Amino acid sequence: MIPVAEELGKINHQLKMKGYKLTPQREVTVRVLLENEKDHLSAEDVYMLVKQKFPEIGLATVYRTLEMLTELQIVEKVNFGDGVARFDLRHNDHAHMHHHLICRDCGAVKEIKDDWLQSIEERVEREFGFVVSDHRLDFTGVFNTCTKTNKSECRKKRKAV
Amino acid sequence: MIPVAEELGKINHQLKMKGYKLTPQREVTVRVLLENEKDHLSAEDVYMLVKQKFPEIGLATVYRTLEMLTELQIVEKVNFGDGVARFDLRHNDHAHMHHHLICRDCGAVKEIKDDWLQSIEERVEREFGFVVSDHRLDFTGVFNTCTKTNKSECRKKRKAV
DNA sequence: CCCTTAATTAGAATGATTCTCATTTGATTA
DNA sequence: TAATCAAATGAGAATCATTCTAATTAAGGG
Repeated sequence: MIPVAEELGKINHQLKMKGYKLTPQREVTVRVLLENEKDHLSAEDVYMLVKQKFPEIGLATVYRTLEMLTELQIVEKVNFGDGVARFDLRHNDHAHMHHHLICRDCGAVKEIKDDWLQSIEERVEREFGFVVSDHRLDFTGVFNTCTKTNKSECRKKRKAV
Repeated sequence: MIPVAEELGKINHQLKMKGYKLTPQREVTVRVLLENEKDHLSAEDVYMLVKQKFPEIGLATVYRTLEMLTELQIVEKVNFGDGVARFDLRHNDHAHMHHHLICRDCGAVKEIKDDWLQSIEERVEREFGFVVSDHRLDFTGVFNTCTKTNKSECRKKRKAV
């Protein structure tokens, strides 16, 4: 949707502001994230995709890059309780405004871009003296249309965490 | 608040229904959870507390017990993104109705018992054909009163997951 | 009291993530 | 351009929570 080059320029600028460099490894990593905005990629997913474009890269570098991007709020680290962290680019215009529907049967994760929590956040601030900077809202349940083999969005189930 | 013996009886009954036995190890584990309802204990926390009452118990047993209790919906497994799963007893009357305020500065976690999401869940069902069986709502931000040394609720910060 | 099955224990194994350290890169200054 | 120095990288070791394994034990039904 948004031209990759333009996004890259913005991100490059953000890194520079904080004294980081946009090295080739980092650029490839960001590109992969830009090209896979729909998915919630794990670090390992990102690593494998990055490796196709930049075979010499090390796993640790990918982790370090994702960590840095998380710190700079360029990506968001989410955790669906399956033992792996997942990373999503965080567009300013959508920041703070997406929730998840997680299907108990097939594991599909649907993302909803909408902010339903404005009024609740105001209430939290009023009643608890808590200034909200971010939130997370996930629903677990079942899709009416779930076929239990919903391969399209399905991800293998794991036990951990 | 609620007599421990009574709660234990209820839980014992729930286990029996599903063909599980309330072994001494399991009973001690449940007792620890009952006596520490305020905290969000990690498996390791539970293990250390249980060990005081039942020193021969093994870590794996605690993990298995917590897993079983989670399956039976007697406890809820939550994850604050610090790399460890935490476990809370789930009272029927409060089930489905607590959210968290997580302080970015001191790490304190405040629990809110209230259900603010009723209307949102109805909307999800209507608009997305998704039947909600559980939800999770956490806010990250800062307490106005945060002293950054809020030891009372503070938990050591970790990096992972 | 025996038998079958579930439950337990200790320790090994796993898997994601982080750390270490030797090496490389890149910008900056001489 | 060469020298310099901090930041960044790569490979693999280390860590840590969690799960698995195999051998042992306990408990309820006949």
